[in-house]
Amino acid sequence: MRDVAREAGVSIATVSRVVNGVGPVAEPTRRRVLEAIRRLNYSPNLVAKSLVHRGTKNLALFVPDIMNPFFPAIARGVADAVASEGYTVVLCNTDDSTEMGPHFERLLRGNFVDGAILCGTAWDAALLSRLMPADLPLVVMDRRVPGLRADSVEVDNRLGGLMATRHLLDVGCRRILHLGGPVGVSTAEGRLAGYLEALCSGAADERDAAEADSDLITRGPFRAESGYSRTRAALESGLSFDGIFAANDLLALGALQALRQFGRRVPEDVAVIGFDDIYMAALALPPLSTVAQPTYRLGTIAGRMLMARLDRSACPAHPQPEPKRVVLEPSLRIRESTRRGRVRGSEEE
Amino acid sequence: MRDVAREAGVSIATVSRVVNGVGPVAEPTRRRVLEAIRRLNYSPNLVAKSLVHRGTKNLALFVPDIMNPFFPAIARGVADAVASEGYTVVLCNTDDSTEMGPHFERLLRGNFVDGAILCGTAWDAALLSRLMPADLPLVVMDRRVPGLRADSVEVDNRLGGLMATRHLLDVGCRRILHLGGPVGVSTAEGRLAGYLEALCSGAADERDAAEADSDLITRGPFRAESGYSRTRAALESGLSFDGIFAANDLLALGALQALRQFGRRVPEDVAVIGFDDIYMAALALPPLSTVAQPTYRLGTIAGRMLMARLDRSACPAHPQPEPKRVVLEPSLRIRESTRRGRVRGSEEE
DNA sequence: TTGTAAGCGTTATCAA
DNA sequence: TTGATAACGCTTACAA
Repeated sequence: MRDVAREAGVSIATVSRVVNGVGPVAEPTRRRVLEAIRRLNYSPNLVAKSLVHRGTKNLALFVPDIMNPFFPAIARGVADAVASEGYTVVLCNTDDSTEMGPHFERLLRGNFVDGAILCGTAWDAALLSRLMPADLPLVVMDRRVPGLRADSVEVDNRLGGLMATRHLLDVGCRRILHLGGPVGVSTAEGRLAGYLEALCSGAADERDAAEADSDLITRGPFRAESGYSRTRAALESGLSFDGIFAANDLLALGALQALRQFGRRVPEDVAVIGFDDIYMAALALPPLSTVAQPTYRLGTIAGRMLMARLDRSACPAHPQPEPKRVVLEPSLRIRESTRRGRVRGSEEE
Repeated sequence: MRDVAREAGVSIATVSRVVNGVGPVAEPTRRRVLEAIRRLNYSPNLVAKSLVHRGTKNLALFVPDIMNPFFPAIARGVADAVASEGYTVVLCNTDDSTEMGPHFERLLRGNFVDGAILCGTAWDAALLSRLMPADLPLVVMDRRVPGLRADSVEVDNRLGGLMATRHLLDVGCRRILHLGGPVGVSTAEGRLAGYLEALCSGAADERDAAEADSDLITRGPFRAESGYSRTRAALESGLSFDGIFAANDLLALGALQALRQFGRRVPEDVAVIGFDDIYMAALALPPLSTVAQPTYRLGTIAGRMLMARLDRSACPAHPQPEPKRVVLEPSLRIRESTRRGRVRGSEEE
């Protein structure tokens, strides 16, 4: 910048003014400066700038598993929502670890980002407050962090679990294996709750003896291998079941694989439904029924919430309002993995 | 920091010394400072620090399509390779756009990152030099950028294409549809070259009349939908083929879907092979044969190359050595989508 | 319309 | 062993 100033025969203040387009500057000088900038191929050092402004215009999006296409899909929503305000979002994969590594802590504590979106992570409020400055604008998505004062967006997971399980009951399943997510992760718990609710309320009415058997419930990581190995174990142990509700699509995809290896036909012998509606679900064989999350909207809403917080924390007075909480509705996406017998409810795809 | 200094009754210089653990500082003062830091919940502003050190210890990894699990898998390799040197890597999804958006340009030009890895992107050297400072340490992976002086790692794509196509010929295919990647993307071009080479050399020897027909070659984005729609179009147009070599696994997955909809059996009617070996390949039905890339190694090598550049650009004298170029060998991973008739070559899974 | 100078939160050099 | 103080590259009153 000094070089540019010298080259153009002006002061660095003037250079700053033309770079930012603020303040009065005579057209001829502006030209000279612009020309000098071009010649020297100068570009402003934004980290210095952010030191002055206390703001980098960078945001971090933390996801637990970048290999699960659900999260990248959310990232797009976030990026689009914040782009108009000039924010850049960088993706940080925590690999499901509660530590999130010393590396990403650096980004937060070290002021490299102005705010963060925590997505599908299993942190609790206490841990979180150790990891990041208390005043860092935050939004939590696809996850509830009890005791944390922060905005949040998520889908109604209990409702989703209910819809999925009811659907399986509707197509005639009586013993439904549940491939659950990790214990203590709110999305997994919500989906399980919906599953149990469907079975209990179902047992009462016309449906004959749909069973809620604790042998039918397994918990584990949200990964395809886990779905595969848990289904395989169930099959090998001789457990009988005619439906599977997987707590996410990756688990369901793994289940499909195991069922096939054991010669079980889907949906004839076992109907399978997942959760999320990642693009792979439609590509599976048979195409996978699933509870679709409004992925892109989740992202945009989270992005906008963060923008709102950021605006407010920029204000002199800090009348930080109560944390907002928005809950979106999931929707059934019925495909061939459950297409058999009497189906009622929405048909799509 | 000033507050900490006051609280501990020392100068900010002393605080800095204890924070960084450099320079002599009496044990009692050290304690006092540490205590003050704890009480005030202070954490150093790393952007200020990076202003004086000219280095943020952040790296950017640009990927063209975060929804393709191949790239996230690479990210892990990179992150592991650079973690020991204290670097954090942030993921930037360019969505295949040549522009990479004004947002990521900010990261590079604005000194938010010390270096970058460009992965699978379709930029050329001229464009690149417009987008980033000329002296930014760079490594290019899974892609050749002609005219760019930068280290690079990639797999031998021509060889991979050759292996895939030869394998299809070996299992008896005679008319092989090629679902190619985008025109002008070096990986796509390499794989196509291998395909053509296999067909040409094949025609000469014992194989009867394997045909290299330009109708059998299609090009397009590296996406599942593209594989689906191109295969569907081929099927609808009545084109005859008994094998498909897809330039990546996503394309192959889409192809599988289309084949199934048209009642073509895999591998009996059409054998299918992909490229990359993303984890979804093994989960497909039937499990997808593919040309496996050493994904993790690609990542670690790229990471280490960048570390080496960074070390060197820190040196006073800048005897920047010639760019290194490493080419890894792919390997055939044969699964059921091509399992038929006489197979020769490596069998894995 | 332009320049001077004080700061942004650090580190590093030099004296004390 | 510690404390002033000058950078780092930029913005922004305030003066000129």
